[in-house]
Amino acid sequence: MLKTNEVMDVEKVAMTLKLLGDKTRLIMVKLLDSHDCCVCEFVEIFKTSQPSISQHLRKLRDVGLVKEERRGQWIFYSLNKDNSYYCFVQQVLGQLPSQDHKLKELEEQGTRITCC
Amino acid sequence: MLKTNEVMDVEKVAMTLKLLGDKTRLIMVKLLDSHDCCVCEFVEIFKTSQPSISQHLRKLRDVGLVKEERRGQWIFYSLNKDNSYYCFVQQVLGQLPSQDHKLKELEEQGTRITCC
DNA sequence: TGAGTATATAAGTATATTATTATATACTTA
DNA sequence: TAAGTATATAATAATATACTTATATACTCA
Repeated sequence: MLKTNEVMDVEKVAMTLKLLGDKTRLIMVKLLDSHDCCVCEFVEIFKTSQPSISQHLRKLRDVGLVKEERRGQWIFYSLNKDNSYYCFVQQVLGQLPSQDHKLKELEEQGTRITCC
Repeated sequence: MLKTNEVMDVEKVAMTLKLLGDKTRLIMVKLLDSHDCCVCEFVEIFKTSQPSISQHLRKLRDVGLVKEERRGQWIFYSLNKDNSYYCFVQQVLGQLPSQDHKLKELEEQGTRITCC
């Protein structure tokens, strides 16, 4: 894993920023920075279709920013700490306000998944 | 100007990241972080058309990330330090390797503009 | 003032991105 | 094993983006 200040490939940084440059994905990644989440939680949070969420997650997964893990019926996503640009992403996310209130809302609604 | 850790609008952060998520613009902004540059220098550096460069600069200008200043025949661009997201952008750029070698090449070629 | 240089903008085209709809896969549980 | 739930993928349509070509504007200097 690259440490901050080690040499980074500008092209890959641009690609990472482009991925984060979408409101839905940015909030997703920010949420994942503090909690693993499953697909249906994102569907609920973003009030959008399940395929749309899956496609965003796929993009993040394709570049190795997130990883998936099945837990029973659900597939949970988490940040991939082994990714070369994990530290870089952390620095960016660190400047963003927490989005955890969105998860709180799910808990209040009773739609937060806490299996396993 | 927002300090890092003050509340930022996620939507605007996403928009900023999207703008930086283009290799040409990312390098432009990184270069501007250390030196003002004029349009024709960018044209030379990126080996692309002048309108293409102008259009990238316009996008950056439209959100207030950069500002322009005429100096004689040339228009010089610089980072807009008054922008609310200047600090945020600084943090991102700080993690990128310097791109100043591109300006060095111009100097060696004799195509660096140093008017005024 | 006219020619040359620097830059911006408009229009058109090619490509990329995002969301939707339809469908397939995989797991759970009665 | 059948029905229900969760997720992924494929195909398509709508929209956004980036580059090119053509043209307009503004400055400089002979």
